[in-house]
Amino acid sequence: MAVVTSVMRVQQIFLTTADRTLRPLGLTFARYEVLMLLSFTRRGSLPLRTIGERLQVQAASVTNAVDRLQHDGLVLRRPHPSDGRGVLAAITPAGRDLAGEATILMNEEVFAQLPLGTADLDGLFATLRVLRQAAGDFSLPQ
Amino acid sequence: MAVVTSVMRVQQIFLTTADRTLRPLGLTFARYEVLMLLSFTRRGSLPLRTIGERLQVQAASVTNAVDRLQHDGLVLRRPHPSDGRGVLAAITPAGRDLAGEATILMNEEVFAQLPLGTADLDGLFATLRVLRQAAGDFSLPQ
DNA sequence: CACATATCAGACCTACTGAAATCT
DNA sequence: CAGATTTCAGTATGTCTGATATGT
Repeated sequence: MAVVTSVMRVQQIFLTTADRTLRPLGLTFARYEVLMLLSFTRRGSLPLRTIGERLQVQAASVTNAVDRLQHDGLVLRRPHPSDGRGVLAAITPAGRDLAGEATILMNEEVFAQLPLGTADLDGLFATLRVLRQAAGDFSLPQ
Repeated sequence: MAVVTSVMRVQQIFLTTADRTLRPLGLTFARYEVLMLLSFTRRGSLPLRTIGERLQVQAASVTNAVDRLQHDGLVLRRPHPSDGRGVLAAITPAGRDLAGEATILMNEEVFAQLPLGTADLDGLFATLRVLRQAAGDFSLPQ
């Protein structure tokens, strides 16, 4: 139980600092994640369904996040080239610029502030990876 | 960055299973935490302000959680004995019963399902503890 | 008077559900 | 027709801010 509540508390800490860091850019952590996910893909676009799978959120939440990103000119919706049901979210140049700015800020204010050495960070990541895999989260990096 | 997103994802997994487990009892994880915090204290009561400190949430969130718990007869509000500004939340017998039921369920469906050995759990807790302390979370068990 | 505690209102974000529309 | 994808509406939760009332 202590482990579960610890994860909850640390997430609270991360989310609070991340949202505070991203607020001046008009982003939330959820939308930052969508932007980063798109910027990492070869084409800069993904079907909404895939975004939901990778970030483990509901389809309705993806619709909402993409709505806001599109409203701010950071992504565009495009028809799926081969599946008439699908919709692609494609990152725009403005989206790439903002994602870059956001990552610089996040590095400075969040990632670089972690009071852990490389070994601890690696160990933490490895242990959390086991939990993610057991829960069917297949969007694991590496 | 991978560590931060991993913590976020694992918290999502925990919160989803915890809320699903607690739903039949009419609880959310946030309210379960308040109930457990009260049940662990000697007197079964704490000032709202202390609850906010321990769980690292805003005063307004505590007011909200206690409102709902009180509506369901799980806690009572009482005047603070020595500080006229303060309000105590006190757990009721019904609250203790429900907290007990909830903990049995949580043990079965959440805590016992963690696919990690004791050593990994201890290591994870210790590492997260460093992060919590650095963020000024002084409600650490032990 | 400055400060602490609690409440309240309003805005915002995300989750979840079920229903509808479109397409395979 | 069954199933997949997306959207939408409605409900619920929790967060944050700022304002307010009360008490130290």
